Amino acid sequence: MEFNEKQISIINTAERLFSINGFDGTSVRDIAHEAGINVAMISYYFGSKEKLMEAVFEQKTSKMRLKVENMLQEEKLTNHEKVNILIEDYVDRFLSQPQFHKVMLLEQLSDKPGGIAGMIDELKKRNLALIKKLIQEGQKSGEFKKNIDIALMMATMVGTVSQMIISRRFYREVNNMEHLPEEEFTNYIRKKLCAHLKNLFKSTLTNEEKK
Amino acid sequence: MEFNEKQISIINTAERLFSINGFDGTSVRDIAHEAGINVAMISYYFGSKEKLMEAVFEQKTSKMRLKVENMLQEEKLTNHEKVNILIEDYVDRFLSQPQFHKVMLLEQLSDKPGGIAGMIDELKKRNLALIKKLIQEGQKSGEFKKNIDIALMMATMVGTVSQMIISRRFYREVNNMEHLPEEEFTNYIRKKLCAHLKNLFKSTLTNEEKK
DNA sequence: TAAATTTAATTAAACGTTTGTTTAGTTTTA
DNA sequence: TAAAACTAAACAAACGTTTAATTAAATTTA
Repeated sequence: MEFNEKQISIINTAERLFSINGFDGTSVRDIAHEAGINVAMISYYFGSKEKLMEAVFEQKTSKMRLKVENMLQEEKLTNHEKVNILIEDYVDRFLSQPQFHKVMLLEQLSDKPGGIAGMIDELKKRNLALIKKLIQEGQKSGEFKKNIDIALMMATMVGTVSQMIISRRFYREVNNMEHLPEEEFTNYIRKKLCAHLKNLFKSTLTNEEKK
Repeated sequence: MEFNEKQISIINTAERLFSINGFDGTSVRDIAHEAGINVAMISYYFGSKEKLMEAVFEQKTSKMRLKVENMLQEEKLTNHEKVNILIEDYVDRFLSQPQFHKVMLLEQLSDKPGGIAGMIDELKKRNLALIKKLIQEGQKSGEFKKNIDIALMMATMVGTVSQMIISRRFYREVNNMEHLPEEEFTNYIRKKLCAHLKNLFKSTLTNEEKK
């Protein structure tokens, strides 16, 4: 789907407001006002508020697909390195687009199966399949141990990052980092999160040294 | 705060609908209808929809406070055992009240600081303080290693469980467990989650064997 | 190229619903 | 018989969407 300049402006505004106030908590009048357009333009361009939401999802996910798939086929990297790159990619992506992440969480929470929730499930399935293949190759080569619940590990990765975005302010406060500029703090938790997740994955995927 | 039978019935209905449709997505008429009462009773008993939400939170959190605090003071247990019990408690609590967990997530996502979000932050702070003390004692006794980011570990625990509740259906599907009764499946992920989190905490908290 | 015509973009206003809350009156309980 | 519990109806405000009219852009015709 291709969107013109004005449509993209609407999509971006909608994304921001949805992430702050939720889908039901955001009115089309709010969106129109902040985007500087007439309310009717939303129906005109997207058909409905619901369809606008789908356009937001479409716009934000379509870009990030190919990148990962190419990386996984890179032959120079060990499977372990690929896992680490995946972690870095994931953390990066969602720290730079926390608003969209929130919208996705909100949509998953209100699990009326139709619409966005289904699109998210498909996205997850594709990602799960890619990672599954990666892990299995690592198991063949002896890098990773057997009996790994990949979906459970994904839940840990996704969940930890989500929780960090949700409780960002809380984390900032308990670490006495209110003085840091927003950007520096983002960088700080990016590093923290990456290191933390890499450690978790390492100890879960590889055989522990015999004690 | 004490609630009579009818009020509790309203609170429980509200909790369920809020967790499915969100705060804004649930109308007081929906709640009244499903609870079998007149719309006006909600204002009559709680004052407003917002206050009803606070009552839901109050009702659900007030019970679960003392239990943990008593356990932590038990002297027969090692700090490591206490950590494991905390994990089991947490997983148990939220698998048996997934609806309320969803309501809390929804409230945290719409981070208008007033109201529920503030109450949740306080709850988190109290929990963090308790765990911090526990970890520090484990560090003194040599059970745990130094330089542990406790808030980050909490994010992993809370996040993993959240993610599991959010994507319960997805997890069920990719593991081909659609045939299992709901209750058995809950039991299955309870065990899985506990074992998983215990492993994660063990390898994060304790010194790894020298490789 | 200039005028005419068609298509697309944009607007203010109105539509019918639904929202949370209040009122004024009735029934039940103490 | 006074207080509490409960009801149906009404309230103004906000909701998503549609309509009908107007302006801007693109295309066709002369």
